[in-house]
Amino acid sequence: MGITSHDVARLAGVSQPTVSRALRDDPRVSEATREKVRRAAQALNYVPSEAGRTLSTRATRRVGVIVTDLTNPFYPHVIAPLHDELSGLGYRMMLITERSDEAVAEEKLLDQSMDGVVLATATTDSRLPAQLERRGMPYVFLNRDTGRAGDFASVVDNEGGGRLVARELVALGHRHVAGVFGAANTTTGRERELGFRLALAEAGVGLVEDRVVRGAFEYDTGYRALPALLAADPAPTAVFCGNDVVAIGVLNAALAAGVKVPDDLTVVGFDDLPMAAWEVFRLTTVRHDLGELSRQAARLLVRRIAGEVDPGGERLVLPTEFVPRATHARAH
Amino acid sequence: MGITSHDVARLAGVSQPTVSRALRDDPRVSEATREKVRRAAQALNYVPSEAGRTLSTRATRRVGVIVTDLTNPFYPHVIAPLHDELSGLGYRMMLITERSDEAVAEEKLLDQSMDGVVLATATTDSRLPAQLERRGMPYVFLNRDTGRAGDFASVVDNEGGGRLVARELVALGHRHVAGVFGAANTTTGRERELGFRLALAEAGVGLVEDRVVRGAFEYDTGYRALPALLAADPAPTAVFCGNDVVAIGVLNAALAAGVKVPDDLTVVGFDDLPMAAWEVFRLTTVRHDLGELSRQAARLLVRRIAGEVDPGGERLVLPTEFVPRATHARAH
DNA sequence: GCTGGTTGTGAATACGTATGTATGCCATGA
DNA sequence: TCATGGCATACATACGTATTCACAACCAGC
Repeated sequence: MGITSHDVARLAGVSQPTVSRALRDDPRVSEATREKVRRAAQALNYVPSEAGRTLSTRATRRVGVIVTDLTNPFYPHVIAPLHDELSGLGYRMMLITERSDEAVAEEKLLDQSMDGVVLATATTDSRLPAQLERRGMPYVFLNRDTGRAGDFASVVDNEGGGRLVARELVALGHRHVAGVFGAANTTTGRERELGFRLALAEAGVGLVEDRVVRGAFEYDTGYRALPALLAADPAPTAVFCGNDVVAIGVLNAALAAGVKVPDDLTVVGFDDLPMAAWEVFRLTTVRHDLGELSRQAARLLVRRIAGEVDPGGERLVLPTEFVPRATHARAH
Repeated sequence: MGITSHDVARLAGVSQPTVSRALRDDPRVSEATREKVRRAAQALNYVPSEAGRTLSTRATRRVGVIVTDLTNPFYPHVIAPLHDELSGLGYRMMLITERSDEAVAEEKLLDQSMDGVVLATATTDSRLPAQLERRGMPYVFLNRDTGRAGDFASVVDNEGGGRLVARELVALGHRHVAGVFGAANTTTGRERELGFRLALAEAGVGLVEDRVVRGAFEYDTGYRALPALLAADPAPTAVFCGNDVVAIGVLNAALAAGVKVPDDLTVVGFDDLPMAAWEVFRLTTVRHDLGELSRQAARLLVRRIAGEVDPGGERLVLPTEFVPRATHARAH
């Protein structure tokens, strides 16, 4: 069934090691032999077994990517550029969705079946990074990190983004603002909230707890949060959402509840997913380069695998930009 | 760095094969020895190297999944259940996005680095299945297939779904209908169009070429198609879209163009993605069980890998159901 | 005390590639 | 003519696991 380098060697009249070297363009093999080997390999339709190669080189050229819920529209926009960048760097992608099942994930990660891991779902209380560290498995954080020093991470200036939004809302005259923030055990959730709060406070605007909701970065979080926020007294005139997916949940809930956006309520998201620009949403949001965020993470991981990296950690931070569209307006 | 079964053997005072057997619950090893080995493995934090295992067993417990554009909202809803089902069956998922680059894909697929492949992007003119066949690599089609006999495929009753839509539109009095169908080299595109046309014809309703657009199953296809369709004379009162993503493109274009849905135009999709139910769309569409479609493909592939399968091919077809929401109305 | 069957374990080996080291060959220069 | 050195290739082996086969130890039965 399987053609091996031995078969090629026999046909080409050389030894197996020569086949190995010839096909990988080792300069020590002469041009004539190389050509002979190439032809034999071609004739037999030989493809080197990556299992053999892996065992011999102790490198799999494979990288694991851990996400939670793939059907969340955010992740595909991370996974796609990540896949392509890794592919360009000669690595393949194993997709792993980490449910509560951390034990299983660990088992899968620690069997040397990949050279490194991209963690796109880190929570500040996750034990996984420590496990990886102990086993010497290279990993980087993507989008979220643990917030601790020494991390290798590709992230966004979340705090800055939160500030941008607060300043815009204040400039528009909003004094009663609300937030549907991400989970408190994620850095993305915390930092966006922090930046938002700090800049509000600088302008003398408060953010009271009954106008704050926290939850997973999901559609439903936004959809279900709206009624609670509207029940606050006085009701908020603007709401900053933890990300675009949450904001889209809020927009849909607003439509269902007959709340006019932006006349009755200003809604602002974060991420600027392509979907945010759709005509039905025209969502005002905070942009960052999600593709670059991912590619950067891929390159950082590959550098870490190769060991060409600052042992004290590297944290690559992408800037944010306010994107005004049609879901914000002056306070009424 | 890496702990091997030899290390465990040494600590437990047994031979390496005994470790291998004990940890995999081979009945030939005594309970006492098994326990001793387990303890040693635990103490050393031993995890079997999957590279060694792969080389020895010639099975990788890995499956490749080929998609085109991950950022298309359709794919995550396939990949997520596929991942989970495969995971439950003891397989891991390698994600591969196949650009025009077929050669690269082949190379990656044929190096024995996975036990089987799920093809979610088959076109009727793809050479890949033949390549896989020649190398004896098990594969199944998911959602799309080649339309040839002997395939292993998990698909939807596309023709039936197309018929459902045609009958509903006819019943609503639509006589000038349009279609934004999928690409002609996909079975999903062809079969939905076919069913739609056949049932229209049975009702004596024609579908003229200037009210037909074909293109990739993407947002932009729908978004860009609308102006062309509206230019037809007489303009259509209803449009059937190749899938929900296309329909959502049409809905957004309608909003931009000031076309009222469903008063001016009925729009119908296909797939019933969660997004279709969003308040901003309330898309009338054709439902099938996308999760089951994927899980079924996973099980079929695993059976094919195990060889427990009808050599003449197996084609699992899921039924469709019309889902009336808010984007259809009587013809004016 | 021998045979024959079980049961549990170890020795040897296969899997396919890559690599460190040795070997053979040839040209060069004295 | 022979030593030297560079070049191309072969030999041996490592990588970590699973498996085949052989072999002990043990027991039952005669």
